[in-house]
Amino acid sequence: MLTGVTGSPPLLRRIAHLDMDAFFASVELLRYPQLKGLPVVIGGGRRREDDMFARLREAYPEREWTGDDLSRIPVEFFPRLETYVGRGVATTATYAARQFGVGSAMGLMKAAKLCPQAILLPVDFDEVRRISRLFKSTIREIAPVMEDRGVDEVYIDFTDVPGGQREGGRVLARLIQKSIFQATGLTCSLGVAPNKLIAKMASEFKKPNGISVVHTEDLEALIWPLPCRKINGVGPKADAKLQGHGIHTIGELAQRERAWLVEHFGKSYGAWLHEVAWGRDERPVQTESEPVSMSRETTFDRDLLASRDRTELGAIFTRLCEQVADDLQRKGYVGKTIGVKLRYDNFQIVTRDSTIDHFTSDAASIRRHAGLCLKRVDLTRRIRLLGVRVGSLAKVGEVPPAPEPAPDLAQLF
DNA sequence: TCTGGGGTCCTAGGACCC
DNA sequence: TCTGGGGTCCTAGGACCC
Repeated sequence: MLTGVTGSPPLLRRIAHLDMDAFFASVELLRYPQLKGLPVVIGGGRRREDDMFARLREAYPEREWTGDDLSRIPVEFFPRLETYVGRGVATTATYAARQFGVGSAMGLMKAAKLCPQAILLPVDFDEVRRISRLFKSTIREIAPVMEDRGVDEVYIDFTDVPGGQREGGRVLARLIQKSIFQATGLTCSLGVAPNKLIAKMASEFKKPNGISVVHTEDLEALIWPLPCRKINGVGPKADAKLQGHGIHTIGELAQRERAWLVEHFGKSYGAWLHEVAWGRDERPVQTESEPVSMSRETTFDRDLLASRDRTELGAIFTRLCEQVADDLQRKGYVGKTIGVKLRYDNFQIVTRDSTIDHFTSDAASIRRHAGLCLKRVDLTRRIRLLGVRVGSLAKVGEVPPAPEPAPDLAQLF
């Protein structure tokens, strides 16, 4: 590092992970402040977006229900979970709803059993995206090296930002937190650490509206006591396997020999487990990335049978193809691997795909090739979900040249 | 009355080429 | 008469994340 010239101390790598607090619920509460403190469940893709307004128009026919009135809708006119029928899951739930045992990713049917009086709101994706863009642009104005990790999360590289080293990054974290609150009215939590791995864990330490700063020397005290499941990349399967070996905490993981981990978890994953247990992670904060695939899928209201529900299935299939094609075209991509995904009633997933000799974003072409894929799966079973995917993407205008045509064997003989 | 939708990355076997 | 490996692409499934 070029520190000799000025004599200043070397810059420490300072990476922040920022997580918006209860993002989906908070976005709803911005629009409906009268719901504060009430049990609210957000989610359920199947609820028609205008259900609520249909009810309101019925109740107050003399009034026009437009955007301005949203914050004054009487609480009794919000739809309740008990009236809901469908196969959705909860995206999130407010604290008042959590007290009844309702949590994110829970089926709404189960949630309705636990807390039937809870208010159900569909996710307002347009509003979520708007606030998401707003908080990210606020961050970029302060610290430009930002990695998008979805709608409510980012990594930020503080290392070279003026003031990014003060108090280990706490000063800059506070500034970002305050700026986001001013711009959106929402709170967030940050973790600042030497790398993404630890920053991600640290952002969970003080929620909501918290800041945690972790240094390399804090590994043993702050990271090792945590359960392995807290590692971003250790999911339910790996965790169960680790537990089976008597490894529950990251500290216990760190005590295992690398060779032992490699033997039991594979060359790549085992070595990675060893690295992360010792807090090592050199991944850079990535400011851009290209999509690899685009897909659309839908779970039916009831399981469908190809023999019995041919027309319905065909219409849904066509619509999925059109949606993927539209997504590709809107974003300026073409792809050459086209595939389908099915989930049977027993939750088994099967996929089939095929790579064609040219790039496309045409709905009819996607439908044709996806249709051929569909012929390669068992269509006598009950189907719960159908999806269409296009992969091997290229940007329109940057399509790689077609490969040399294969020699025609028939002409050689 | 179980279990959404949109992604990424990895593995592993087979085809095919050199 | 028989045997290599390395490399890439393709496909299917699975773990994991938000």
